Amino acid sequence: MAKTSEVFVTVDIVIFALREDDLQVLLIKRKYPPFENTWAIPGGFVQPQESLEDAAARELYEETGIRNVHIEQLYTFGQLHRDPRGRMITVAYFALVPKPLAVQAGSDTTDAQWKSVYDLPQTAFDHAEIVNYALKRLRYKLEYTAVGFQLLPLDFTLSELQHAYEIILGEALDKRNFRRRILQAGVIEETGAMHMGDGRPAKLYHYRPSAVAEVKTRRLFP
Amino acid sequence: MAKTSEVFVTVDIVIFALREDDLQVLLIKRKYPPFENTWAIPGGFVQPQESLEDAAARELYEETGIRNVHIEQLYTFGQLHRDPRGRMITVAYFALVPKPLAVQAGSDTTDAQWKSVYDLPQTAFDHAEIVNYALKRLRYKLEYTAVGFQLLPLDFTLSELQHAYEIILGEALDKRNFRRRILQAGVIEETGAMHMGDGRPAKLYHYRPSAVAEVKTRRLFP
DNA sequence: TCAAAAGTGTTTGTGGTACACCCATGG
DNA sequence: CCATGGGTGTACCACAAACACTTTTGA
Repeated sequence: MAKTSEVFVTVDIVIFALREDDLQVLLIKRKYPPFENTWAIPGGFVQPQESLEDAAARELYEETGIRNVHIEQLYTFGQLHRDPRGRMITVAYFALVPKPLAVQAGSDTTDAQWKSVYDLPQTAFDHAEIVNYALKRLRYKLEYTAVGFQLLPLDFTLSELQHAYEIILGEALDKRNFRRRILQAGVIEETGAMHMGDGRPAKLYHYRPSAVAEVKTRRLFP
Repeated sequence: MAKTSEVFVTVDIVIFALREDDLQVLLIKRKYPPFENTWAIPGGFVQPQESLEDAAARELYEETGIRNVHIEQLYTFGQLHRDPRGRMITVAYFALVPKPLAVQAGSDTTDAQWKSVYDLPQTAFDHAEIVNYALKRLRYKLEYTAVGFQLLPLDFTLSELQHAYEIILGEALDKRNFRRRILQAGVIEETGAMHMGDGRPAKLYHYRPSAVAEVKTRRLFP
């Protein structure tokens, strides 16, 4: 049988956050060829001594300083000529981060910015395909499982949560139905505290740690 | 940044078929270490000149002689010590084959047999985990999309299809409800021909090629 | 007292579930 | 005419969808 293969493995990570009433992804501008000066999603080679999940978490931490957020394997892309340097296979992950910190360029990059998923710039490799696939998956998951609050701070109001869903799904949702279904799903609970804002104060909610992450509910939003 | 990594990439493929009123997977018995003489799912190194999908299709063809069946990427497993020979990452696929041909041992194997997913033997590496993950995914897909007929011959009766679903889901289904929902989903249509059997002849159906493979229907069997 | 956002119930429609009998053929 | 599997309809229930007004606070 075949012995081995000059094949390299990277992880790339689509980092989602809600900013400016928009769903955005973190892109970095590449300093070196190939695709010098082109936007790309963060990623890098898998080191022999780290698991794929660890590699993804490390990339996320290196680019954003964020740890302990929702990370999930997306898909593995292995088309032949993805990368002019040789045979590259990338295991793509996506992450949902609640607090989009200010980001700064790393050593391999000349810039790092949050960009709207609805208006992506030109991107390196097949990264536009990867981001779009991640968006599709995020929407799908939002309908079936309750991951939306992973993009919000620990405590949030129902209006904020609904607003997040509307940005991601790209459609308006009915307030009463939204509240009923989210609460029936039983994945969040009141903190007891209130959020003071412009109008009437709002109850704050948080994720119920006891709830299973992948609640296989009925569709939340069919 | 890190340069590269002594990381090897394989594809492994979980091949499902319905045999003997049972859901079975094709396992091969390894001829060489590691895990000499242990059952494993077919797989091998990805060659530099083939895509991941091509590698999976090639492995399937080498082991079963079957082409042009439903193959789908499952998950990429990259734990550190999966393989004693070094750092191995495997991109797992699963395939649904309609006609389980007789299989025979290949050059690297001493045996090849269909084994029940409900009664797996001891397996090499993390292959039991991979098979169980594939089963979970197959069941999940069966509930939401209509892939069941990929395990049947081109033409089939509704009773045969229902029987397939029952074997995979592990529960009895109501005949009238099953028929109504499958037909409403609109993915199969009558061929016009009949199947002659022991009792009343049954209408034959086949897949409607025009139907999208991944029909995102309501759950077929919630 | 006004602006701004939070909060709350009911009606109607659709789809899921449960359930039992007649039909067409071969032997 | 009997055995075998194929084929069909309805009543009930639960959940989804549509829809508008009242409440609480700060300015």
